[in-house]
This record gives sequence, C-alpha cells and structure tokens, in this order.
Amino acid sequence: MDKKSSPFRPVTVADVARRAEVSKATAARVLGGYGPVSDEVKLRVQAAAKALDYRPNELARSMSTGKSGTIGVVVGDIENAFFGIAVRGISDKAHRSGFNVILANSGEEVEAEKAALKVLVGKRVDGLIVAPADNRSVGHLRDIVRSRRPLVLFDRPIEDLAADTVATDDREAAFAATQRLTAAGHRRLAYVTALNAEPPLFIGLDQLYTSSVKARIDGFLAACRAAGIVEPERGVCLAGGGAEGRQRAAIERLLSAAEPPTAILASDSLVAFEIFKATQTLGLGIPADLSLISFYDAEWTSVTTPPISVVDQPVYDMGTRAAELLIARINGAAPPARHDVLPNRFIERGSVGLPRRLPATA
Amino acid sequence: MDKKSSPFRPVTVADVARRAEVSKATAARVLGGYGPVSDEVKLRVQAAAKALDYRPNELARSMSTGKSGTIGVVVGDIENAFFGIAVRGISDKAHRSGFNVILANSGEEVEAEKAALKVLVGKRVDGLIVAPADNRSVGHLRDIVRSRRPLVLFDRPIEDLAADTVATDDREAAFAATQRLTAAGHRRLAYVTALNAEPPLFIGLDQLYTSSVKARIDGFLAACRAAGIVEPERGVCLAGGGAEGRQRAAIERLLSAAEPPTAILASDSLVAFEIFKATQTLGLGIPADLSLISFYDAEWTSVTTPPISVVDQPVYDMGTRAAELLIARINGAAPPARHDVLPNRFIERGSVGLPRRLPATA
DNA sequence: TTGTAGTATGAGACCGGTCTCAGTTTGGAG
DNA sequence: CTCCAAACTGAGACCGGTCTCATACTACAA
Repeated sequence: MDKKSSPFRPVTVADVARRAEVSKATAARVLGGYGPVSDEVKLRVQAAAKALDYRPNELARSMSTGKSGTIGVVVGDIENAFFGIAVRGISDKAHRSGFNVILANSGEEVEAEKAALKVLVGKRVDGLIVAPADNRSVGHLRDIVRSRRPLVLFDRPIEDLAADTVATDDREAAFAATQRLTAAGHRRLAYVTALNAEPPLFIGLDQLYTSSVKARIDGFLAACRAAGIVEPERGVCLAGGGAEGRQRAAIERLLSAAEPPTAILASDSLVAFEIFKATQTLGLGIPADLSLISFYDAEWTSVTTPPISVVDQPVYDMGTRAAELLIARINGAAPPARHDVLPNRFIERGSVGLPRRLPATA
Repeated sequence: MDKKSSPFRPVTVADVARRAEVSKATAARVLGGYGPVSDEVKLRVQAAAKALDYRPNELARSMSTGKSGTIGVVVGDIENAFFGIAVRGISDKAHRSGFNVILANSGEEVEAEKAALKVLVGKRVDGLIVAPADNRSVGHLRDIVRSRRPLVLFDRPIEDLAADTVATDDREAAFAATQRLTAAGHRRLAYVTALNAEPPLFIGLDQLYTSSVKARIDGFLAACRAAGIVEPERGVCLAGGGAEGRQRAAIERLLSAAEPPTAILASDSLVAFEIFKATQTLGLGIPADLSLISFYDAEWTSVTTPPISVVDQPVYDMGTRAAELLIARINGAAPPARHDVLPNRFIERGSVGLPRRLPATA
C-alpha cells in the first residue's frame, strides 16, 4: 500500500530507467536529450518511455536548470480589448520561441500589481512584461530590475528605470489628434479619461500617475494652447471608473453642461464607447453636435453611424516587440535598456465635423 | 567565485536559517507556516527573512507538495471577446481562491490543443479548463480524465466523457432565435459559422466537430422544419476562417447570390461582425434587406444602426462556474461528473424585420 | 603491445522547498 | 520528586529532474 504502488503516480525517469534496465542518469540523458548515448540504449529507453507513457515533470526540470520557460505578464485590465490584443501578440511570439505565458490582472491597482509580481517571481518566471498601474509607486519594479530578472515595460514608460520599454508616442498622437479638432474650428474641447486621480478634479499633470495618459493630456493641452485656447485644463475630465455607472454619470454630466464641449478626445475605447452611448441617450448627433476621436481602433468604432475616427495604436506589434526584447534578454543579451516608440496611425472616419455654433471668440 | 557568493543568487530557507541561527527545518516551518514553533524563534526567523528579502521558490514548494496552485486554461481563440470574458471570469474566481492561471490558445486546432495540454500537464497544473476544438478527437482529454487530473469542459460538452461541463443550451437558443425569424415571415434563412469542416459544404450534422456549433445548427434546422421550410440544410454556410479574407469572401458570395437569404443567424459575434460589414459594402439595409441575429452580446452590437438582436450568453458566469467546479474537485470533492447548462437570454434590438418580398410559397 | 583519446554508462550530489522521525525541553499530574 | 505527554527543534530523506565526475570500454596510432 505504499505510494510507489499507486496506479496514478506519475511516471518518472527512474521508472523508465528501471524498465529499460539502464541507470537513471542514462535514461535522463535520452529523455532530456542532452548527453551522449548509444543508439541501442536510446531506442530501449524511448520504447520504455512510450510503454509507460512517460511525461516529464517540468517543475522538476525547472528547478534544476533554474529556467522555467515561462514569462509573466501583468496587464491593467484583460477585459479591455487593448490589452487583449497585446496579450495575444505577446503569447504568439512567446510560443514561437518556446515560452509559456502566465497572465495576471492588476485591475489598475498597485497593490494587486505587487501581489501578482510576487506570485510570478515566486514561480520563477524567466522574465516579466508589465504595464505599470502607477508611475509614482515603482519600488517593486525597481526590485525586479535589481534582482537582474529581465523586465519589459509595456505601453507606460517610467523615467530612470533601467528596463526595456515598448510604447507609442502618446504625446505626439494626442497633439496631432487635437490639432485636427482645433483645425476644424473647435474651441471647447474635452479630454476624457477613465483615470482615477486624487483629487478627482484635474489640477495639473503632476497629479497623474499613468504615464501614457499623462503624455496624452500633455499633448492635448499643448495643441489647445497652440490653437490659442485659454485654460484648456478645464477641458480635462477624469471620469474615473470606480463604482458601477459612475463613469457614465460623469460623462452625461459633461455633455449636459451649460456649455458642453463641441469636441472630445477619448483616452481609450472603453471611455469612447460610453461617450458614444451617452450621445445616443441624450439625442446628440455625431459629428453635428459633437466631434469625437478615440484612442485605439476598437472593433466597434468602424461599424457605428458615423464610424469613429481613431488613433490606431499598433497593439499587436507592441506585444510581439515586448516579447522579443524580453526573450532576447532572457537568452543572455545585455545591451543598455532601450525605449522603443512605435508610430501611431490616425484613421480618418466620419466623427469629426465643424462645431455647431462657432464660439464668439472665433 | 563559486555560485554561493553570487550577490544575485536568490535567498533560500537555508540562508534564512543560517542567519537566524536555527535549523533549516525550523526556518522552513516558520516560513511555510506549518509546524509548531516558539514565538521567540518565529520572530527571529521572520526578522532574518525580512532582512534578506526572502522570497519562497514556489517551484520547489510545488515539487514537494505535489500541488502547483495553478490551473491551466485552453481556449479556442483569445482574440474572440467571448473567450476573453470567459477567461476573466475564470481568473477572477481562481484568484479569489488562491489559484493562478496559465493560459494557452489552441487556435481551434486539435494538434495545438494537444501540445498545450502536454505543456500544462508537464507544469503539473492542479486542474484544467478546456474548450475542446474538436469533439471527434478527444483521446488526449480522455487521458487527462484517466490520470485523475480534474478537468472541466467549457462551452462544448463531449458525450460520455466523465468530466464536469459548463455550457449553455445552444440547441434551445438557436431554436428560439430561428423561430423569431420564421415568425417574422422569413423563409430563406441562413446559419453562418466560422467553422471549418470537411468537406467545406454542409452535408450533415455528423460532419461537425464543435459540439456547441453542432447543437446550434441542430436547433436552427429544427426550427426551420417546424416552420415548414424544406431543405433548410441548404442555408447552413460554413464560412471557414483559414486564409485572410476567405471568410469575408464566403459571406459576400452568400449575400450576393441570386436568391440571397433574407435572414441570418450568426454563430458568433466575429462572424456577425463580418456580415454587418458586408451589408455596408454591398449597400444592404438592416433589417430592410436582411434580418440578423447573432450569438453573444458583443460590445459593438449595441451601437450599430440599427443595434443587433443577440443571444446573450452568460459568459462571465460560465467562467466563474467552471472555475468553481474545478476548484471544488481540486480540493477533493469527487461527485459524479455534472453537466451545468446555463440559460441564455435573448436581447431584442432592432435587426429583425419582415422579409423584403415574401416568397411565393408564403 | 602499450598508450591514449574518446565514448558510453553509472553513482550520486544538487536545486529549494516539505515533511517524517527522533531527540530534547518543558510542564503539569500523581 | 518522578513520570508522561506535549511542545519544540534538528537531522536528513524526499520530490523528479539535471549535471558533474569517475569508471569501463572501445578503437586507433605508435
């Protein structure tokens, strides 16, 4: 009745070795494919392995080699198609290179991010790809770098952190998109993001802790100023996620104000989706009453009436690129940290028009 | 220069034990939280662990306990929002119960599914959730069951496989949706799926290897027959994925035929999306020229003009349910395999209308 | 024939935890 | 004061692989 006799105990190299009448070391050499073995013995071991249906225990293998063949990915929100595609890009590249992916969700919370990182490090992943939730709290990321574990930052660069980074030029893209709105004559512009900030009213860039959003707002403000708009900060709307429906409420409030914006730049496709729905319930027409541009070329933006103009981010490529950089480092490459910036592409569709009534200042 | 002196070697229990001046066994008891230890020693060990920044090696832990604290998930296509949400449901439940998730993509290919399963079993996951790509080739799944590793089938039941299953009543949902179309007077109906089958023309249910799709087509055909439609099989369109654009071509061919369908039931939201786009490029109006119902309440279906009526599948709940069943089994529960069928909900929107011209047989 | 290089194999340490078992202390009961 | 049980601690086996090292054997050149 000892455990050796259990019919469900997984088959080990020792079992195979016994059956093939060779030593454990020799069987391991065949099964692991690493040492010199005579053809005759090799065949015998392989036959025994097949007969017993041997499946190597990757855990044990990882422990002795120190490599797990796994990379850890921490994203803000898998439900967001942006990250969904990114993960797909990462997975595809990883699998092609023989790596597995362990996925974790931070829900954009630093504490959850820390916990996820702890687990992944505990599992001895060979490297990490992280979209940092908060660029003010990066001690845990610094620890990763210090421990020499390869780390790639995704979409959100962090200054003076010596890690490879893959991002898009958010400031430039926001600037260009905003220019299209000002060029059309808009003067009351809003930038809407789901970001939660303290305090909930926008008072300055320093208050923002997601670097990509910060860069975008920076670009937005710069373009507004370039167009002679005063106090464009007043157009920045932090429609935080949080409680169910809170975001929608914030957006409806924005659109129902006495002097509502005539054009909106949406920070991501989820926010844009809410804005679009709000225009429907409020009976606003696009682009007649409101011009709208969104970040990320989400599926739905191409089938609405009118379709929505977007800043198309090369998310899948960002994913593969991040995996590429990471795997290169895992395989020993050790160049100085590089910051890759992939170009965005503006997709003109039908959601930008002239402001309904030109403001008096025009 | 030996490895013991490397400053980047991870800290082990032995290191902590040495520093706390206790035995490895005692340090392990504190760190693992399992044996009786005096408060004084406990504090000393904890202090040493903190000072050295000890991080347990989960791999080693898994090897000796035989539990990895990880569940493996194999889905058909992560890019499909259906699976995206499902994974979210699974992850949420898993994390709440202290499990991690390793994700793998089969791309709806059995061989890839087998490979993924092999890797996951190699990593000694505690249990598996799989959406089987092909219900004719299930030997590898049978092996899992035989090896006593907990397995839950997701969305696609397999007959006489003793594994827990979570699915929706696909036949019933398809039947009801089809009835809505026939009730509106439609007589030329089509069912469009991305499924690839051999041969590419629909000849019978036996040829289909994704059980959920099979059940849906069965429901579709039954509803058609109930409405007195002859040879409804001719309306089944296997618009296989495969090469880029092949699916779109098949759909455009269908819609441009001499006697095109006046109503379509789409097997998933990706196919429905293609159909919707095709109507736009072909200048067809919904529901004037074509009525459309899709499976899965994808985001985009609510913002088109008109919005699309859908069979809303409780995907997130299916995910949490699957994880629940799996974790119960991992924790030792061993009831006979249960097949949970979650109810679908029909969401009436604006994409179903009367056929443009009633067929002569009406 | 002997020396030597090279190949094939086995024995056993090792990775970093868990866990069993034996030995030591301690405390309360008799 | 003695005895026994419970609490604590340490030594070392174990999980299932990898990998180093020593040994046995082969073959070829000198």
